[in-house]
Amino acid sequence: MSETASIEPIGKREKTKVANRQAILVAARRVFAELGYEAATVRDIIRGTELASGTFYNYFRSKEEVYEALADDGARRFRPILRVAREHAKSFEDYLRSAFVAYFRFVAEENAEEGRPVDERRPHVRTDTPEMMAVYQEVRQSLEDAIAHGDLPHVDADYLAHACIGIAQELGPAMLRRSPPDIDTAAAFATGLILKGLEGAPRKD
Amino acid sequence: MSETASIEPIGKREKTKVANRQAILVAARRVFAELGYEAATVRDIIRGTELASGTFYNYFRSKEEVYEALADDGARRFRPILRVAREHAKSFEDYLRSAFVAYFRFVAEENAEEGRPVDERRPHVRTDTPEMMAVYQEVRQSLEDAIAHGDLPHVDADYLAHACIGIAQELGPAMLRRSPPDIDTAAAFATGLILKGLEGAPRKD
DNA sequence: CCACAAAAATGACGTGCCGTCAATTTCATA
DNA sequence: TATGAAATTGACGGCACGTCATTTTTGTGG
Repeated sequence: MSETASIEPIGKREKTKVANRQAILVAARRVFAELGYEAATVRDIIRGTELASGTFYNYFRSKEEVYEALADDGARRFRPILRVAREHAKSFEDYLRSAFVAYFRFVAEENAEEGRPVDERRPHVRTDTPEMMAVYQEVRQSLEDAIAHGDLPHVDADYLAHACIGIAQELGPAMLRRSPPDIDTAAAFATGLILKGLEGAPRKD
Repeated sequence: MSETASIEPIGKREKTKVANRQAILVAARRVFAELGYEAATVRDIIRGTELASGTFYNYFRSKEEVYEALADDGARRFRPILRVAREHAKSFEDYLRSAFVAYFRFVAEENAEEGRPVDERRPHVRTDTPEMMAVYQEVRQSLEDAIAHGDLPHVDADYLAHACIGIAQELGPAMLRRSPPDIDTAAAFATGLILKGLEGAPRKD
């Protein structure tokens, strides 16, 4: 009886490698939440595991790289959510609202874990990691499709994608500050802004 | 014949203090632009001045604090621009467009100085400094006034202010990537999005 | 002009983190 | 079990930080 249904026999070698990497990420997430990105040291992170300091550098080149991996992790978990929203949507408006809801819910969940210090000391948001870029590309693709299908007027998809992301990024924290955070209201606000807003946007080309 | 028309006699004491502080800020701006925020060290900064390492700490407590001072500096220079736009505006739409134009122009100018590396290696944007918060407050106040005067439907001013800022922050870099950067188009895009977008936004309360 | 006190500048120093690396342990394979 | 590859270990050199006793500069009163 194999341990997993996977066809990979996976030796102990590989298993500890992914386990170690995961352990570092878990510890890093906690340390960043507790101390903030700036104050956290690689030693703080490695102390939260059973590993020796040198081992850290077998997995990541720097604190920065761990942080990017965490951010990428978030983006990577978010992308399938975005895709499902896209596939299930009955209309473009439906998709847009679902996407915002999914994002805000995601943000709320991310910030709910790891004890109380919900916001403040939140590490800087980086938007230039590979996975983040992929999210941007996906959003942009959706918008271009919508334009091609006539669901949207023919506006600048690049600007629009950035506007969507900007709105999401700023509205997320603003929503979290409310008590209780109201995901649906924030999403409706954003959706309305985008959908109706396009009517006033200048045409591209 | 006094050196300045100021009524302050200002001794040499105070004069070197502001000069030193300024020298540190100037050096810091250059060093951050050259090395990036992370890689830059306090010593790199102080080396760009005629001062000794210990002197740095008479003026700032850390690299972080210098960076905040620089960011604050930017925000502080931007606020009067915003106010002028507000006072000269003939309508709310006019104000909004002027504000976006002013912001994008500001971003373009900021990134044009200090040699070539226009973007990339740009230090993290912090939005939690006092002056940044003041900008947010000012934007929000303008929006609330517009709502009170009936220029805008009665929507959530907090969300709207954040949406404006989010759009500005994301569209700025996106605009810079274009060649040539087109401030007016980007501003028109943002303005249209906000103005028309409000019609679809949910009412607050 | 000088003496003296307050303020500021200096740079050497203790501390702690970083990233490396030779030595060691663990694992896969025959 | 023997053997080599792969991964782990922790000590070490180097560097940046922030402090502080000392020195220099500035303002003031005699």
